[in-house]
Amino acid sequence: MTVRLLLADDQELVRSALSALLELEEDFEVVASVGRGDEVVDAARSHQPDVALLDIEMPGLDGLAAAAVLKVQVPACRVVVLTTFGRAGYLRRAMEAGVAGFVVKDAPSEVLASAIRRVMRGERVVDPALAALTLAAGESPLTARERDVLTVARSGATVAEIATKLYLSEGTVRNYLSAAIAKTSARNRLDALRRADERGWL
Amino acid sequence: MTVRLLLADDQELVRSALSALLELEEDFEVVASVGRGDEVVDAARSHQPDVALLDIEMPGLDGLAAAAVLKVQVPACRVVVLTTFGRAGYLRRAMEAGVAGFVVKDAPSEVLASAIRRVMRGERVVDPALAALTLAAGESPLTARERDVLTVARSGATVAEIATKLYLSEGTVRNYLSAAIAKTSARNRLDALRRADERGWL
DNA sequence: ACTCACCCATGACAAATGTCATGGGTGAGT
DNA sequence: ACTCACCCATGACATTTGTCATGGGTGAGT
Repeated sequence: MTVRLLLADDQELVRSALSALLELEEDFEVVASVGRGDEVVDAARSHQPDVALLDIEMPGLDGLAAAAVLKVQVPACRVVVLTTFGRAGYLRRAMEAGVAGFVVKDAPSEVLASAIRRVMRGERVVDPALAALTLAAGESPLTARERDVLTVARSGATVAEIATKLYLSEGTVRNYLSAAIAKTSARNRLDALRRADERGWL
Repeated sequence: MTVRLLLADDQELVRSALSALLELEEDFEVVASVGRGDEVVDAARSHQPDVALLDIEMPGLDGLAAAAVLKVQVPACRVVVLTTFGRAGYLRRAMEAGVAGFVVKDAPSEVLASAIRRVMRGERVVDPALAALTLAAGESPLTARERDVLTVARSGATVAEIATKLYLSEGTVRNYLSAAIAKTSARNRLDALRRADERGWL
């Protein structure tokens, strides 16, 4: 009995390469392949894959958001998230989205294949190194607003601009930024951004 | 007559996937595959590939630096750089490093295959969209020192820290930062960093 | 010789940023 | 009811950052 797969990755070349790799296994069959997050659900509905392999960084809809929608719309399809190593925060979000497997692109191909098979058997699969990293980063100490302010600041905006965009007073924005800097034990707005980003707190 | 290929990409999964993809073509043969830039030259020397397919982001040695070394040490081996779209500055550096082809990972697989074949015939191959982007970004207006200061600033350092690290006075650092901000027409240190990075000026 | 771009530096000033104390409002949990 | 965490805001303050004028030194090119 062959596993029907759906591939989603924004990089065309990576997508077709993965497809070629997975087709080498006799029990895998790639039945659909999309390049945007918002095409995932449609494709899953029409091709009824057993497992969807989703990259996180995608245009249209985030891979994790796509996973959440898929969970509801096509519950029979299990999700394996496939992404670049390092982004610690993703794992937590992925688990909340009901993802069954989490494989990093650094892993050798056998890991991916076995992850898919294990997910098919109903197991949950997570790269242990990544799990450790996530545990180490811990949960975000930032409040929703602090996160908002930081993410707007990321584009290089001044306090005044952030205030306008979020309908806040400048003082409030400064307070949130100050809190975020303190919580990340950073020296700077920039430093805070870097540190928060590293730990997946954004 | 088959083309002997060397693959270099830090992501194991991408590497083996690409390998699977390229092996589908009868005239291609992957003779070596490495995950670090500093392993490229050794591998090229022992396996004598016709074409080396290099990712840019790699530990040990940058893909472009590896290309430059390869050019000298194993001149018979032509280089095709394969990287993520968007980083405009890379193309210029790649051309200076004597790279024969430049393919983005967004491209469909036929583009990669044809690029490899054309490079084998002695042609130079560059994605036209990428070339346009690079032209649009233009050459960096930043002086060496301004670049230095910016790159140190990227880690979230304060002016004082940058000054210490580069053995400059604080005032000088501020001057360079100010110049960089002006030249990128940014509002901020952060903004300047973002803009310069986007255009490959770092 | 002269120009020009870049290197480095100072000092002074304006503007933005970061910190702190303080206080009022809301909703969730005990 | 009470606490607690979070929301939002103000005002005052110290510090940092960004800007500008100015000037000296170097090396490459004309």
